Amino acid sequence: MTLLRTDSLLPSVAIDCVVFGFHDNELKVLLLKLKNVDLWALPGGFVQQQVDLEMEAHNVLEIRTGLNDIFLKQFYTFGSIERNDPNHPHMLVDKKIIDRELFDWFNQRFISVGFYALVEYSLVKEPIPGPISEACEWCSVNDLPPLMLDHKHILETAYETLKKELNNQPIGLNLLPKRFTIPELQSLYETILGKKLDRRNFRRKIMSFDILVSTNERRTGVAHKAPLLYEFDEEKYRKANEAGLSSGW
Amino acid sequence: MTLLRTDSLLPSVAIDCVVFGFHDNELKVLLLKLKNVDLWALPGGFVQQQVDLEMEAHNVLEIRTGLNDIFLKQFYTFGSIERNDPNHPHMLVDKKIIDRELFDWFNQRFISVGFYALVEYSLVKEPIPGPISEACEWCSVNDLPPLMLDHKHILETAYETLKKELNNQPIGLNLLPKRFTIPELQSLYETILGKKLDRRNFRRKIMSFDILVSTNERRTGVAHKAPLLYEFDEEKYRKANEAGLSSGW
DNA sequence: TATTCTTAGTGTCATTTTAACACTAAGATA
DNA sequence: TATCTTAGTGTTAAAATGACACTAAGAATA
Repeated sequence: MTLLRTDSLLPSVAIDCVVFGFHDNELKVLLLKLKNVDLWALPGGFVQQQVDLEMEAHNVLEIRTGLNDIFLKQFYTFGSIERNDPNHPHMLVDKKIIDRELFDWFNQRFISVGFYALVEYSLVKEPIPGPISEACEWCSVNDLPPLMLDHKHILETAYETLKKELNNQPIGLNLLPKRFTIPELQSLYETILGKKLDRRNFRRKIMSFDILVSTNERRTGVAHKAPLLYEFDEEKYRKANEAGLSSGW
Repeated sequence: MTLLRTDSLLPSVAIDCVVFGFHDNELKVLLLKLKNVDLWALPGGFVQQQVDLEMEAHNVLEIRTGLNDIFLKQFYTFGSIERNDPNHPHMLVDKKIIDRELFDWFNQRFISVGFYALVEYSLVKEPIPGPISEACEWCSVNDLPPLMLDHKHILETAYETLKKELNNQPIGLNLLPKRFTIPELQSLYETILGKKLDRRNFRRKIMSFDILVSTNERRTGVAHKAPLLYEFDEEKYRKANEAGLSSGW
């Protein structure tokens, strides 16, 4: 059972992380399955009195994914009254998800600062369940299990933010492996935007930003012409994002 | 002196509001001058246990400007450790800005949820100073007085957000009076973006969005050709903002 | 009353960007 | 060797953009 030193925590403040990954042409999110109930949750946590908000979000991710140096961005703070279901902490105790001693801590009103993270799917070997959860899995954003409290709302807000920031954040860089093909990059864009793009126009546009560097190797083992592998020129990508890439995809 | 019922407040959580107005071709912000020191602050406050975060931000604004139904948007939550200067609460007591009894409340670590607001300058008759401040004034964002704690950083972050959201938020609608001329709207855009725009191209572009309705009246009393007054078609403006107006100004 | 000053308002044209679309290339498999 | 599938390239018409010059109409002033 968790050892939560609640006296060193900042009251009223929680963190929730929406961790995105890209796999099999699907956008996935990392979710925790609570013990003893059919209910899932976003990875999250609380804030130590002495620790930066951003730093705590990084800590959550490191614990769940084993990765540090993850791309992470705050997107919204959820502070409505209704998000605090008075039955929720009782349920947590009844189902033995948390210790009874923690009831008072969980019975507070919390506002939650939402972060979204972008991780390279393949680098997360095995997501790590925590003390309150029995599983930690990648779920498709289009096929979500039942989520606790307002976590569905938080997740959807994160997804909307992701769509909006596609031209201003290094989303390709952080979701794809170091080397990737242009069709793979296009597929990522199509998945996030939820629509098909013209292959030829996509290639022309993405190339015009001058952010890709061709390796001279190809993705082999595919049953058709082997596509070239590219990498991002990280410095140019960063600059292009500041200015904003395309306006309309 | 303030009657702050601190026992009904949510600990650790504060609100700061960056209230923008447009006047004399300048972008202005509403600032409070603290008593007895040459230090200014953003209007802000705390969160009642029973009240939504957003609602509290609206309350702050109503108290300072006398206006309700103000456009308000959350933009970032400031949660770094360094923002809590341990000397600050002492200063507040020493300078008799707050009662000594409030020391403990102000001596907490706070995270602060930042909101920006857009108000029509002329509707704010006389900004209303609060219990801790002796004045409440519009200041040009380009000529700011010394600000307490990290309020300068908060203000700059709000301003950056405003620039970014110019094509996705009803910024003209909320900063200008109901009726305005196209050159006035252009001036607002130029001020926010910090650069000059071509008159003819601006007019063509803004008209192409089909969000302006011509009244058949003109702004008279100007020492040149009297420009036509327009209003926003609020419904069309809202829809156009969802899709995003221009990409590049 | 005529002239001047200043900004409003309209139009054009060359260039760039976008969208729609058709063909050839190359690797794997049958 | 033929076939299947996706990679990769080029063209063209339409739309959007940027640069620019002229006329219109109020107020001030000579």
